[in-house]
Amino acid sequence: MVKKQKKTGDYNIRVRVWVDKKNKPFLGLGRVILLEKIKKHGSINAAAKSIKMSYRQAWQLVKEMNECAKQPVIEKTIGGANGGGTVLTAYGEAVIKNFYTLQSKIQSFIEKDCNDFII
Amino acid sequence: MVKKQKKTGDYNIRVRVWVDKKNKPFLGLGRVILLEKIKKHGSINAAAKSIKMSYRQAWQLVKEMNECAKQPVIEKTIGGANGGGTVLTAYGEAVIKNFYTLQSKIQSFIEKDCNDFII
DNA sequence: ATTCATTATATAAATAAAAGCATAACCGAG
DNA sequence: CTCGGTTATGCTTTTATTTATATAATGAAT
Repeated sequence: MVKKQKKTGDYNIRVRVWVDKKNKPFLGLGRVILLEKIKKHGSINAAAKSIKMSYRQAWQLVKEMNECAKQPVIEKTIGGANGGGTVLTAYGEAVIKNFYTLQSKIQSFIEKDCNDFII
Repeated sequence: MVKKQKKTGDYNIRVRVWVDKKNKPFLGLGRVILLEKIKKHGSINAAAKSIKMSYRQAWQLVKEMNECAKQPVIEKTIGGANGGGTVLTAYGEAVIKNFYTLQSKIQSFIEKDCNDFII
């Protein structure tokens, strides 16, 4: 959940990034990983299990994400052959990519320009 | 405890910074504020009350900080005229300053170079 | 010597957060 | 039309975190 940064002497800088929409949490590393697992497993249920998260929490997180996003990040179907499932939308895919880009940018900056934290 | 960042469309980027020593948390915004309150009030007790934190937690935090720091960030005295107290060292003062400098640097970078988070 | 407000610390209580459970609706396949 | 596995959601239980309480030690001032 938390990325390590370049060492500065004996210390190392750690940073955590979120994207909010109107003060409501939209994206964080945990949520992004959940989206990735949904893509991989095809259901909220299986995704939650794969990261030892309760289904309820996973379901609430995707609900919040969908509420914040301009377009749905996932699409769900209830019932049917395998009971239903959830797939990541192309928009959701873009969201993941952009989040990682943002995070990498910040991390790179810290590694490059914040190694003068000597105390 | 959490700093707001420049808006990028309807979204805003939020970041939280910590400094660790050998994977142990050393500094975060909460701890820095606690140090500032200790400086202001002259005791862990009064500092904790001023930010509605339990004395126990405040005491543990300064203990951890002192354990991580190369030099003590505070100096305590037990007993005496007013029962004792705690003062911030010059080193602790430098620690506060450096933390804020680090945080500002990261925030400025985000405001300047991360406003392309459009999704 | 007594007092007083502090540090120091263990233990208990209270709060908050997460997980678990139960139940209903859904719908393609057999 | 029943079955299976999923989403959806309220309610309960458990777990984790934080705070509160209690007690001891300290030492300058009275």
